[in-house]
Amino acid sequence: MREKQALDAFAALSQETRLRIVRLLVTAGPEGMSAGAIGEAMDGASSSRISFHLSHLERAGLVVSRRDGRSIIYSAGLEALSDLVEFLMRDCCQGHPEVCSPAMAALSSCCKTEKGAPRV
Amino acid sequence: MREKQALDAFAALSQETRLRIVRLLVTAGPEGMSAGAIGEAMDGASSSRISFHLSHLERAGLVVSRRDGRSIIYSAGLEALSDLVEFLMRDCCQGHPEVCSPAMAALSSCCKTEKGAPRV
DNA sequence: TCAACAATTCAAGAATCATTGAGATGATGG
DNA sequence: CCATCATCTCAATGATTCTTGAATTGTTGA
Repeated sequence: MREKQALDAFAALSQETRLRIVRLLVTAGPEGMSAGAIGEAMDGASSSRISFHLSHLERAGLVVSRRDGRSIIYSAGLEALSDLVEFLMRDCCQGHPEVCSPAMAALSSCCKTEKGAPRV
Repeated sequence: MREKQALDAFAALSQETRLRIVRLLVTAGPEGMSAGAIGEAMDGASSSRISFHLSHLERAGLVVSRRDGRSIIYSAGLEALSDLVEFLMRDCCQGHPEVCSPAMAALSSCCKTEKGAPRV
């Protein structure tokens, strides 16, 4: 991941509404949610406000969209999120064990296959 | 890691100069670098400009400082970086294999805990 | 076709952030 | 004590970002 992409992703995630949207869409899974439903979940934020934040997130690749009838459905851009994690661990922190080991240990309980080894 | 901390960390890392400072300090290791040396490395940025960004980073925990004579020495806040990686993988992405597995796979080559030094 | 709906786009204003330059603070050596 | 060095703090300015409300685009069902 290039530095510019990482900067865009960090900027996108540094805004409370946008971070909440990403977390909501990760929860929603591949089916995603319509812009209207997302706005509803964000304390009934105005449509233009939600649209502003969604386009910001989409520019950074953190969400992806598709049209379904009148609605536009957004879902989490898992690849960009994965790229960002990788950037943080490898490019930014150079794989320092102090950074990566605790994170990987914390994840071993929620991101693994049957046998306990992280699936690769 | 609470959401507020994560927002602060994302905001801190979303600025080019600050991201470059963090990467520089990760490279510098535990000895760290003086504010002056950091400014020198940032295309000779002014002292007040560097001070502004360093204090922003320190507020987010991404760098830590200590005084050494006339100089103030900054080094990377690895714990905050680790917390941020963990937040991204667990709280934000809920340990989704699509996010975590590629990142962990990419890291398996550079984040060993035993004999070899971490390879980058 | 047309009314209604879902979402986007646009312009204006408020709020926040980054840079600059001047001045203040704190440490050191003579 | 004083001159100097390293850094920080402050106020002003310019730049960017966020929110709001109105107007616009695109889609559907009657």
